[in-house]
Amino acid sequence: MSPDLELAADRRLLGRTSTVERLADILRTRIIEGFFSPGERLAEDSIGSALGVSRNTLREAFRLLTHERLLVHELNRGVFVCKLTVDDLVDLYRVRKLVECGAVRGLDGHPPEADRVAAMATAVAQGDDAMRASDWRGLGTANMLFHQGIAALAGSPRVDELMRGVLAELRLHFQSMSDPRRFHEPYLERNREVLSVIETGAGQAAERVLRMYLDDSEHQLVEAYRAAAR
Amino acid sequence: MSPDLELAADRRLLGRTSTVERLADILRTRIIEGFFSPGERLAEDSIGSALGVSRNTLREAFRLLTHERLLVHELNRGVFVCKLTVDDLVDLYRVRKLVECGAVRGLDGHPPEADRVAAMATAVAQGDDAMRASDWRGLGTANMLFHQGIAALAGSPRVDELMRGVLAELRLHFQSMSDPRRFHEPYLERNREVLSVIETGAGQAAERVLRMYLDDSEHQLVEAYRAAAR
DNA sequence: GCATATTTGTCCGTATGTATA
DNA sequence: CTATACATACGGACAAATATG
Repeated sequence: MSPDLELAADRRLLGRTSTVERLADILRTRIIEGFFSPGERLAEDSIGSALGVSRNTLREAFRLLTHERLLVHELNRGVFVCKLTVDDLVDLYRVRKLVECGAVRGLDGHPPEADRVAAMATAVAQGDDAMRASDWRGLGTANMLFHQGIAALAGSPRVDELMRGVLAELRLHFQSMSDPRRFHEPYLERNREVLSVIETGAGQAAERVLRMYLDDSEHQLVEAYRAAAR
Repeated sequence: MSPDLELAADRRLLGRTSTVERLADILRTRIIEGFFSPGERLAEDSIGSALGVSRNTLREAFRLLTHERLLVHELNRGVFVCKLTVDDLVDLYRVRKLVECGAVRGLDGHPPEADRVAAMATAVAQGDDAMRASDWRGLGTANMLFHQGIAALAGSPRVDELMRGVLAELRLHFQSMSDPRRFHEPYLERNREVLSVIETGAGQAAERVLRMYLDDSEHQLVEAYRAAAR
């Protein structure tokens, strides 16, 4: 199936709420799932006609995704799928440590709400299911969901949104990983460990465990990146 | 001077890089400085013709500002200047505490870089100048700059951007404050205090001072909001 | 509740400027 | 250097939704 035909298949999805939003949703999924490769240019004309939307509409969607850092916009050259550097990777983990560690640290004094912990438990279970089904993409999704749950402990809509963006960027990067299983699998057990500490409500302890977790994950990812670069 | 004429005065500024970006800059300033009031609707037609840009261009700028949370977009109704609720206010301070406290806390082990501390000192001095000149808007700007500097201690471009957005939202809220002097003035001395602790590189101590600072600031702002609401 | 006017959402055609083969 | 392709920006058009009387 040619790229254009596959894009055209998404066309039927266009017809409900706001065209720009739906368009952005479609493109976001396509980018995160690696249908478009990092660095690839998204031409207004071809994509617009393939999806059956005008350039004006498409450009508005591009602006949205650019602001989400999934696309980069170069003046008079167009938009390109974001190409993460090692610096980006390190920075994303800086943000994750700040946000996730800060969120669990805030548990001291404010014990976690039951439904938030339940959401994290669900994410762990979903990871187990994906593991059994050898669904590596699903395993990655469950992992993201788990960490989205950690950020949600802060109880802040703005932090939630920030975290969504950070994880989306990271996913963009995962997509270039050669062996998703080796990367995601070990974190299933560690998620369980983090969750159990969080359930006790001990913020400082949870922060220590989580920070080590994130350091390891970052290190592994940077190594994989370097290995893939050569 | 009528609003339209004053808007038209900005027209001469249009002529350098990308129209959409410059347009967004102009509108952002106008919003933050209170030229447009919270809740006010920004009509495509009137603003577009006043600034001499087409509707398509203006709509792209609107998208940008909507994503920055300065405008809210209601389908088929248009865009409105964001109206902050108390919940928003509290949430913004949640984010500030997470980011700013996390940033200074990270100083333990990683002493602050000299140029970052220098930037904060500059902001303090700028606040002194504004104070002497009775320039309350300038005082607010200096204060924002100081806290932008605190966030910058994290050394993360993404955190910097996040902080820019948070402070822009907050400014949008300040604009409805009746007595800016009473609000900003006491923080001049406290900024100095925070800076001196940061200079010692003691992260934990700096975090304690800063957290108290932010709690006070939040409390004062929430009170002012409630007082203005009746 | 209805009819009208206004405004947004979307698309198209086109002119101009910019980058690249 | 020229030619081509493309992004930028404009203005007009029309349907659909909303606001107004």
